Amino acid sequence: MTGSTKTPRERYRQQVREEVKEKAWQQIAGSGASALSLNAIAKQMGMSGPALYRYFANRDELITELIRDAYRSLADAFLAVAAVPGPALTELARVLRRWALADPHRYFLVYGTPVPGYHAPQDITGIASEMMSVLLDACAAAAPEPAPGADARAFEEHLADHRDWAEGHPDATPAALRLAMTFWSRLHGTLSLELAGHFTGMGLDPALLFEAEVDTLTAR
Amino acid sequence: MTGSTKTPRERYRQQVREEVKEKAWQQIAGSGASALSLNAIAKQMGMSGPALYRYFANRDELITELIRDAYRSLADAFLAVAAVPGPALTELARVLRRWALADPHRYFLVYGTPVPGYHAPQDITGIASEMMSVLLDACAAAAPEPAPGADARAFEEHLADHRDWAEGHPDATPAALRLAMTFWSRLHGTLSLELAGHFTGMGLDPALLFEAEVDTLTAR
DNA sequence: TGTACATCAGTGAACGCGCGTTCACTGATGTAC
DNA sequence: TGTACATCAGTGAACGCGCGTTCACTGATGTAC
Repeated sequence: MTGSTKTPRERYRQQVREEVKEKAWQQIAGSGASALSLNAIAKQMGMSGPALYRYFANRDELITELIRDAYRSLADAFLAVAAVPGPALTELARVLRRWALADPHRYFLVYGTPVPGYHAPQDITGIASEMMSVLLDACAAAAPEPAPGADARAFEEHLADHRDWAEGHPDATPAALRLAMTFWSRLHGTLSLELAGHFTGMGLDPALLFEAEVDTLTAR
Repeated sequence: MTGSTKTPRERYRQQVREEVKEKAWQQIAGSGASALSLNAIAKQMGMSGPALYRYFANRDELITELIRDAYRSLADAFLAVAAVPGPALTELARVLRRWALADPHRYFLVYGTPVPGYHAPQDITGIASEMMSVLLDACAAAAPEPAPGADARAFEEHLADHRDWAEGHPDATPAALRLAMTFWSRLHGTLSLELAGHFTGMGLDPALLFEAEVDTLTAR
């Protein structure tokens, strides 16, 4: 916090940028990310459309910023869990679910239908690997046994040879690598079905499915 | 096939409708479902925009039709599996993955980010429960054991009391109900992450993760 | 087989709309002497 | 403390665009006698 003395103008700029993003999220909540309109945001803020170009180069830059913030908020929540000692895997699962339910549109911006032609800038994939790193630590600490099934074992062997994504974790066992991927994949399975509304009308509680899945991941 | 003698005009109408949908899919593949434009489709077919209103009441009706066709194609693939005797669960998994990979945009139209404000007409949810019914039969045939973990067991008990979605299957055991939900949720977890590109750049083969998950579901 | 009429596919003009983005500008805020 | 200048937020007009949708119409195809 030393070199970050902000002039009033810089402070103001940042304030307006935040307000723009806030209105952008509201708009996404109402009509989806693809309908996001700079002009509509400006009008909602009582400004003229072109004024926003003082704060964002164009529409794409705004969307990228929203995606970056979304990743960042989840990564920060994960890092906060990692900062506390003790068994972390269950806690990571809860944090993930809480984050997803807190703002489904934010969830879908990150894990939903990809925007055709959009490629996330590299710093965003960096944030994603921060999360993976936290998850891998928790999986390694859980010291999982090798999987029983033949195909599951084959996957572990595959992971032992393909660990690019686990760069900072050369000591993670194949079983730990598999646990991380399974954790990620299973929990996103229940969450994406739940948030997309595929359980509504079925008369069951998605929270219990989620807990059950966490159970199978952390058991033993 | 008795009363369905088609006049040439009816045949032609249906042909054009099919071509419109075909171009619609191409357009979705290129720029996403929300960018789907009747005018652009018409132009691509060498027709004027208003001409399409002979075939679809409006844009929404076209999209609904696409979604219905998507559901129908998956349900038909499931029913084809059910028509063959023998253990079906692994085969259903393979069919699901093949269907998803065959056209990722079709997958996302059904299981991706929901369109805000859009509600599927009732006949579509009917198709969805056709699939669930096939899945439940396969799960019942697998005769799964009750789950080991406490939360997993709690979920089974919950399902025993909340079986609205399993209406036609009053004899399905709680373990079978749980297997169906787990199957559905886990496989969609790997598929949605894979198709959204979250595994690209990680250097692992999503097919092996999928097989491993199928393994854990059908084992024992 | 031929004529009269009804049906229906497709056109082109038009409406109103909102979009992203540029540009030249006004007026307020901050900076330098 | 006061003046001269530079910076920068925001405006309003304008550009070109494509959208969904309606409407009155032409011309081809099918139907009835």
